[in-house]
Amino acid sequence: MNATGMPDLDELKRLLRDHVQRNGLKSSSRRELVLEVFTRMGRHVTADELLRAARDSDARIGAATIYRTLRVLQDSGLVVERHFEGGASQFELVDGDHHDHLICIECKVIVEFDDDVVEQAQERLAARFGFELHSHRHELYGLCPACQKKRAAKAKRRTAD
Amino acid sequence: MNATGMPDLDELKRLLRDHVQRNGLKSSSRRELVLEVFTRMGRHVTADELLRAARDSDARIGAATIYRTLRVLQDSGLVVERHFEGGASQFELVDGDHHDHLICIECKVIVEFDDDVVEQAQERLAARFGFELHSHRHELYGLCPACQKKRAAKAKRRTAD
DNA sequence: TTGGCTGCAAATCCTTTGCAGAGGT
DNA sequence: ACCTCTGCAAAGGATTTGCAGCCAA
Repeated sequence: MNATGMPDLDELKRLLRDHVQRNGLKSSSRRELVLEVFTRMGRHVTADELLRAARDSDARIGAATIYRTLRVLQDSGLVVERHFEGGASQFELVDGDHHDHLICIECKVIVEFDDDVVEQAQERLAARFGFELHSHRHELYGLCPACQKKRAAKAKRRTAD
Repeated sequence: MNATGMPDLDELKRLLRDHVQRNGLKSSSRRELVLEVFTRMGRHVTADELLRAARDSDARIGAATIYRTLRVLQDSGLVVERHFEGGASQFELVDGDHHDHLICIECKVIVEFDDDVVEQAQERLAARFGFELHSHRHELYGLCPACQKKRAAKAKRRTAD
């Protein structure tokens, strides 16, 4: 992750090439394009958003390529897929440390966070049930500060009537 | 929730009738059938599982009715929908206290758990970002004890060759 | 040259909707 | 009677797959 807060593109391309080579796959400019577009967009994107953005650079790229590329990127560990409530999957670049999500149910803004207490509790819980933990999802849904204010203002207006 | 560990059917039917009446809807035997089937099956079921089971009692019931009924049940607060990773939504009867999930990535068995430490951490995190918390998802994915053994046995067999 | 990659279109899977008739109040 | 509920079939959205040609190694 560089100073821009986004993972470094060249680094990502290198990791992708490594994975591709190690698994008897082949390099391709489309796959690197998807990676480029990914770094330009916000951290959470849907397959369709990637497709539209990728078409700005390569009008002939198809949805199938996006999905197939996303699978390769997931296999290589560069990307994770997330199903938030409702709608399509979101894909997210991985940058070493993972994070959980706090999502506004009104404006859909996503805040990432990380918490050691929860982390440890997860290990403890898995151990209690004899599970070998592989991954987890932890998402909190609520109203962000801005949307709370908006609601409060709206309620006030109603009262004033 | 009664001694069987399943919510009480009569109680559920009563709650459903209340909701239906309060909202100008109408009672129907199909909706109560879905509720019955729900209590007979494990806690987590897909729409398709409900459909097949319901057809044992009423061969003519259709998928649309299941989905429409599930929406009514959700509106009434009796059921919640969950999108675990991959595949179809699962629906779950609500019985007052909520719980989180530990899911085996191999055999898909689901263990429910409840943890105060995590619960408190969630409140704390939401507060830190000024969010007003409404709900959350917390799912741990891993290998259950049985599937760990199966994998170990398989690995051993390979080694023996 | 080989075998992976791609676009395109068709196919799937899950879920929702339109419509005409059945059923509850 | 009125308005909701239902089955059926068709529509929908997201994702996957089959296939024939393209491209990298």
